[in-house]
Amino acid sequence: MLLPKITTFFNRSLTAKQLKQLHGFILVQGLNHLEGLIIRDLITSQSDYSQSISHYLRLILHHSALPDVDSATSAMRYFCKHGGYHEAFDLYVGLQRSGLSPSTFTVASALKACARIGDGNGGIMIHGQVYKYGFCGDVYVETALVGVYTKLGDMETAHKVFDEMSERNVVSWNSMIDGYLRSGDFATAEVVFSGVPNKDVVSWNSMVSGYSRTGDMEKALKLFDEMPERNLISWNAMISGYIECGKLDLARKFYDSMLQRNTISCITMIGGYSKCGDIVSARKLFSETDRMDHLLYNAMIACYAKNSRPKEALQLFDEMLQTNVNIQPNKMTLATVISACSQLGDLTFGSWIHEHYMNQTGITMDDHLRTALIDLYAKCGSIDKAFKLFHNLQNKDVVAYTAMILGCGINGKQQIAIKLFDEMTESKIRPNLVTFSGLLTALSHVGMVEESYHRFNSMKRYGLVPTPNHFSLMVEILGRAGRLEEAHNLIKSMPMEPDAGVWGALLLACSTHNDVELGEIAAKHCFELEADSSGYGSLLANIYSSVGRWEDAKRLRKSIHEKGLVKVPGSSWMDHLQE
DNA sequence: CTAGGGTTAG
Repeated sequence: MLLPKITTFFNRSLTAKQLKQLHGFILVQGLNHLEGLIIRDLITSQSDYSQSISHYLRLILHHSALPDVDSATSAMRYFCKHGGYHEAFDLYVGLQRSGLSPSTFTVASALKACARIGDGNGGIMIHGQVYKYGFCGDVYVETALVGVYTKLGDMETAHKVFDEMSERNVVSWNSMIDGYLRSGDFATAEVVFSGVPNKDVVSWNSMVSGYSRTGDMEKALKLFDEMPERNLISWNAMISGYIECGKLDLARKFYDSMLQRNTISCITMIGGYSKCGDIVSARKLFSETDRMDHLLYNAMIACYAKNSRPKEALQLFDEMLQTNVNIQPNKMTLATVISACSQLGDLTFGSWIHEHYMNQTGITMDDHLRTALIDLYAKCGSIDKAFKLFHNLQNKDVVAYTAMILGCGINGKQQIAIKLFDEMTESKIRPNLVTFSGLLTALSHVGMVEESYHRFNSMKRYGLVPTPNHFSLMVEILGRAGRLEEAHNLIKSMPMEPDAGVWGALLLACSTHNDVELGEIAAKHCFELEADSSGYGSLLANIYSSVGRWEDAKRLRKSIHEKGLVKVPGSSWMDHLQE
């Protein structure tokens, strides 16, 4: 007779905490079949999305028998809404296993989850079940199916499903437009767009952002002006389009002329400033914002981290946790903060986040975070920890491999670095410019000149054009082996202007091999390219000393000293040398 | 219930 009493508690908008207590009680009483009601209430409760609810939902779903179909469907929709597409899909699979028949809502949610994950197999499987359950005539289900295929880029099948629909709504049309735009078929997208019976603001927005993504701002602007109705998304699409093609001032003009903005308008703008290194404007915008949230903090912290200002990044992270601010970080925050730690070589703080903070806050690990940690541990010498994390990756992508290759390189495991590189290319993951920087850095620590040449030359095969950084690594490798003339020739063969890094590498090599003639040439270029750095002068002075040219060394050191006191504009150190 | 915007790791 306990049962009716308990059920009266439900549907009364209990708080998450109260529901939690109720759940405990139910379990103690052995009334597990009521768990579904708890889930439903958790979902429909007025409380905002919070990590505790989501965490709690996961617990219920993983530890107990599945509830009824409607509750499971509600949970799936809840997960979809908050990005838990994998959970939603798992739930669907669980539903299937326990022999429960899904409703059209269930199937539509599951399809949405597949579309967002990009799970083609899952989508096709459910497509089959749509026929089995006789859901073919349902607009929502069929629209969701179109969504699966457009997101996969399979416009042929999408078109087929769309064609066979007995009834279409504006969402079905919009999905098709979006699909064509994403596959780069603007002509067909235009045709479909003009054929939509009742265009809504989404149809227009899809077109605008389709063009703005590719940087065709003329077309985007034309559509934007023609739109009968605009919303925040239309404006934000214009802002990000202008940022994409480097027109920060125009982006800002749009931003300023918005009557109301949201967080995304602001973080788009901050991201734009971040990309072009304008930390000051980014910070100004950030500080002027009145409604703070974790996205804004993430954007600003990322701006600092990306622009080599790890200290400021950590400071802002600290500010975010202060009780008067009290904004909860998420995975992205932590990934960025860990990257700042590894720039600073701060293993203590970084591993504290890994070992304690994540447990405290219930933030779970993902591959982005793992990769950031791999980089941190590897750069701080804990290569074993890095390896452990590397093996735990769900899927190893080019970024993870690059971090590991570089990590092996700086920890004296060059052979493993090469092995990892080959393993990566064999599994059809394409290396990029950063990967080669990592590999060449690894090789520069040992005298493997031929191996380095081989790898350097192989860049072409991947369609990669070496940057000055790659050349300077090669110069360093040749220089270490004492092949200075060869290094000099490589520099002369560069298709672009060598930078100070390249000449600096040669100068350093000359100083270890006491080569005056080439050293002077290298130093001359360094002075021209980076007149305010005194390090080059010291290197050349060392070369002079090593061959007994004490007078030259003395004169050079003196002028370095003077330069530290009085800055002479336009004066090259070579002028002093050639006196 | 379906569609549309931004941010994270080398």
